[in-house]
Amino acid sequence: MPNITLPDGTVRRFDNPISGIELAESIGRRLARDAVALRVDDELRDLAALIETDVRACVVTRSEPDGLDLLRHDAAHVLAEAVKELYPGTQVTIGPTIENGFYYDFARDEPFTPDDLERIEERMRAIVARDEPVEREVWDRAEAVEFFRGIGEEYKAEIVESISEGEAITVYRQGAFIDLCRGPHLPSTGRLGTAFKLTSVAGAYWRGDSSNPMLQRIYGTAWADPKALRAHLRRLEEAERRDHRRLGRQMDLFHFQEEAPGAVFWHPDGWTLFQGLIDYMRARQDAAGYREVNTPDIMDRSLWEASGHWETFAEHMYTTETQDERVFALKPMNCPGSLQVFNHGITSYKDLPLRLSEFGKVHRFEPSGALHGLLRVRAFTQDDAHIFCTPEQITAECRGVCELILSIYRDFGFADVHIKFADRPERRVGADEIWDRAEAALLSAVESTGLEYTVNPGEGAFYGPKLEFVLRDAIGRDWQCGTLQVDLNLPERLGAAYVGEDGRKHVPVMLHRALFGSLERFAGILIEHYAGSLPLWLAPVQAVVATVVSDADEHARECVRRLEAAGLRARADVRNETISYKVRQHSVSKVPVILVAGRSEADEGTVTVRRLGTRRQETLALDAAVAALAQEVASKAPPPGAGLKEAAD
RNA sequence: GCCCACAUAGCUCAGGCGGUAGAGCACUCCCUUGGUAAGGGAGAGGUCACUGGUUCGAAUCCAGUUGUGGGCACCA
Repeated sequence: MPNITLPDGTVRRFDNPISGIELAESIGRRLARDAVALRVDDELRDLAALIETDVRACVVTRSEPDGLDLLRHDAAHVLAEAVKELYPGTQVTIGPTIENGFYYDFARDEPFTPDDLERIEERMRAIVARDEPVEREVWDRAEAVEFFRGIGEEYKAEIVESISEGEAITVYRQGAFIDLCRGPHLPSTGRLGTAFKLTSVAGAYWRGDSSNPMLQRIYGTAWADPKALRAHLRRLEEAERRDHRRLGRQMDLFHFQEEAPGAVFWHPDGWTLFQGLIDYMRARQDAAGYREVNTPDIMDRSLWEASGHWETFAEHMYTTETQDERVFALKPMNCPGSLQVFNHGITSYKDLPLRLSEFGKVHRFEPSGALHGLLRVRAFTQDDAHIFCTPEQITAECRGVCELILSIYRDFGFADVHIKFADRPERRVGADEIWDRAEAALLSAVESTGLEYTVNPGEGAFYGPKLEFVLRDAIGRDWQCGTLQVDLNLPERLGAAYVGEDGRKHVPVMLHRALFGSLERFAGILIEHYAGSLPLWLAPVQAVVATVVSDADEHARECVRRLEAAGLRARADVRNETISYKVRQHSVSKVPVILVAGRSEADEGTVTVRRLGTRRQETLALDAAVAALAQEVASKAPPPGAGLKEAAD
């Protein structure tokens, strides 16, 4: 005779055990229609499951996060059922939910084609229309293994075997399809609805390990209703419009070509942006007590052997052999170089902490499949720095880095930053006691900042634990940029020492840190974050002064001179083209300010201002306009309208 | 590196069941002096990614290579 306590505190009493569906119906028709599961004492259960005891219960609907996740999980099952019907020899493996959707991995010799995808999606819709009941069963594990082996599902049998003893083996049956699954699931396939779509096929390794066979993965997206699906597809289109590779072309910032895979050809405007980032970072680092150095791009192999890089990353290093038969490596990191600067001459403890920064261009032979525009390249520039300090100084220095990095991200419009703490990886150098100390020091540093962080086990660098700074862009994507690493290994390996208060030599602690991380990558992220409409202070061309007809050319040139005198990057456009055409062209290339200088402006010493993404015009005295823009640059203000709305193309 | 797809003018893309290619934009010239997202006309521009193979003939078919895209794996 269950008494069920609902979320609003009311208690309903039933004479007999009751299912989730019946409970939902007893509350309301609409709720029953949108119900996908039941939350019983904080645990999700099938709607079909019976409640027999007194519990707290809450009907989970399709539009709330847990319900949507369940919907996606069911979509994966319907996908698998469709594939089994259409391609009977295929083995099913796993089909989890992911952000915005789901996937299912299949083992099959023939890969799926885009045409197959259409057929499969059609069959999925048929399965939903059939509204097959989905039923949960608890099986004996040996029987389950035998069953899955018997029907040729080797992978499923392997999964069952890997489930820990004592855990129940549950399977769900829908139509002729039986899948191992923890659940919960919808009561029937019809409840999935129609708001799903298969999006792509891809290869993926069994259990995520590249030494295992490759499976065929089918990705899909699923939503509570068609409106949400459409909104998601629109967001994808928006992301495509923001793609930095496309905007890079439109804005004439950079290009890639076959002869230099993974290496950027920066065009003048792109290089202006790049240099702007460096100028900014240099100023911030100078103010924070860093000294800038520069070290060789090519150094002898022996140095990389000593540092441990050769052993760990040899196949990812560019090497070169010279006529004298010496083998050199193009630097994949700046730290060994920085250590040579530290080592040159004896350092006293009074000189610590010593913060050496370097805008170092590094080369890494990344796997071809990893390359991705500016975001993953083989040649890139780090805003690197190495802080040499005593063990006692670690915490204060780490705090300083955390504060600096967050302040810098704010200037670029990234307020949403989260921190990951990554500890010792399997493949590493140095004794465990040293790792214990390094991890403890870094952890206490991040704790002392009071910032939130999550732990990323086993993801540290081979020489030390690290913090990763992940920032979220305007459309919700996460990017790992900054990093801070505590290294108690490399200084010793490379013979670094300072003279302590006791007159003896000590090995310094080395902190590695990069704030942008890669300048190339950060530039790409910025372009996407702002959809190309960069804040005025960063825009490569800040203002174009356009004439209407040729009678005001001189005034336009005067405007440019005045803008330049105020430190702005400005150009005159006195071409024999219509003003409409000029406005369009400069808008497409995302120039933030278009100033029109015509006859009337020339007569009155004014200029008409038009901001990117708006149609509003404002005529101001030239002095006032220049002063306002200079002020905006100095304040590092975000673009009007936050620059996050896509300007019409 | 692995799976799948793709590669035609500077860009976006048509076309081509085997007979050496088109459009729009951009570019050059001419006309046009026009007030806020494309004024008009003409012209020039391509070994159809590369290398082999099949064929009388390959941009088209086949194989390989390179690059790119979407994933997976990797990311000091």
